[in-house]
Amino acid sequence: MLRAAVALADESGIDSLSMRRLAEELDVVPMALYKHVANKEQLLDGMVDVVIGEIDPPVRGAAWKTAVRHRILAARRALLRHPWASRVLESRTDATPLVLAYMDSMIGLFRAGGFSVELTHHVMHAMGSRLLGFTQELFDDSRSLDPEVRDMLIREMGKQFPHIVEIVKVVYHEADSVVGPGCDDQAEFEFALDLLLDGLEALLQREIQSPAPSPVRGPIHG
Amino acid sequence: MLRAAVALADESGIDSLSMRRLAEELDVVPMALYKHVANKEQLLDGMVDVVIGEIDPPVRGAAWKTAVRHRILAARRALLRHPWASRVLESRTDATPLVLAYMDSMIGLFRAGGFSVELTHHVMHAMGSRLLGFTQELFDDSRSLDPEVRDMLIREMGKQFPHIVEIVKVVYHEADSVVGPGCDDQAEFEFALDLLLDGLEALLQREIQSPAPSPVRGPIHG
DNA sequence: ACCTGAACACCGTTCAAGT
DNA sequence: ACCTGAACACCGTTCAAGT
Repeated sequence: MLRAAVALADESGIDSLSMRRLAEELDVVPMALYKHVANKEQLLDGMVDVVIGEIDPPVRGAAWKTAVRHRILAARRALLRHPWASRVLESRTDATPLVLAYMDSMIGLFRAGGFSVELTHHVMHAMGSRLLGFTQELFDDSRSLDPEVRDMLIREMGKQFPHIVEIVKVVYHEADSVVGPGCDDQAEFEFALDLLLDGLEALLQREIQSPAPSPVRGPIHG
Repeated sequence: MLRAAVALADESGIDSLSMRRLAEELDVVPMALYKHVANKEQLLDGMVDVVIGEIDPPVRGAAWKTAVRHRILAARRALLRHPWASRVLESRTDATPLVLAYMDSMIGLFRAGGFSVELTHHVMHAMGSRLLGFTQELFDDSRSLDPEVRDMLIREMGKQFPHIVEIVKVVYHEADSVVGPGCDDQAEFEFALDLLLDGLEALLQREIQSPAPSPVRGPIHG
């Protein structure tokens, strides 16, 4: 039944996943689903667990930075297989045991790398959903625009939003001649991930050199 | 009407905001709302614009880092006044002109600071929703737990999730004796923000010293 | 005791009937 | 032409009636 729900969401989108529609898919009366699941929230929790269960285990014997990086990219691969997963994950109010176990293992990687408990706590907040391989993008510029539409947009918006247009121009011009789509999401994700990991590495060095400073202040303004 | 919608969401939560309920609040028949708005999505767009409109303008004459930091914290203040705003923002598929204007002005701050168009593009992706003052937290540890419940959790989960428990122990122990709640969200946000801004500063230095390198690679793995 | 159809309390939105 | 009540096509979930 969880598999059917995941398959339905994969194929028809998460908006199509209603209890009634899922029941129909399983050739079952709607109320029959409530034998397996208390309510829809619990169904979504179960679906999240399916995705989390697909994340490759951490590589062993690697330095913390490599281990963290690989695990996060593994999580991202799992999430990308199920386009609805990040949205559903965001909507969860309580973590399932499986999600907690994933978090626990990620924390373990940092602790093993020498991060203090306090610093690791801040790190978990700073990484946020990136620990699971996704980020909140505010505007989706990854879809490749029809060149005609794009040129029209550039002409229309040039006066109002010159800086946006400047970026669109350059990024899409590159895209035309090099890769297909307008913007490489994976590269952008890794760019931000490495930026953060490098920052964390610097923090770790500082912590090792002068242990237990003010635990709540940031890297510079502390 | 937008003000009524914002007020209703502020007071009763975004889940209580239905077209029918809003109409009731305005002593109007439900269908009357469709004179002002084509559908509910457009209503939500309008509500987002109300919040964006509350963001203080950028400080003038400051260095890029200070200017960006202040503007983001201003956005955060606006968002915190409307607890539903971040969730609604996430759900928008197309940015409104006001959101585009905000983004354009943020891009402008980086460009004025000396960032190239390409680097600024990556920066916008790396910052993501943080540009508007919010982040996806995966588990909410900010609410202060009842000490009894907390101790029970620690005892129950200790075997399964030792690393999580270790953090909870330390963070909540500090919280008992120093501040009220278990975890200072604002401090965590600023920690991550400063971590990123410091990272961007380093990238900017590298770019200035050796201009126009591979535009898509990250700080270390390029 | 278990299963399930109908019903309840909602949605957003269409549409035709009324003015 | 404008307004609006009823209706449509859905929800998740309750509950009582059937076996």
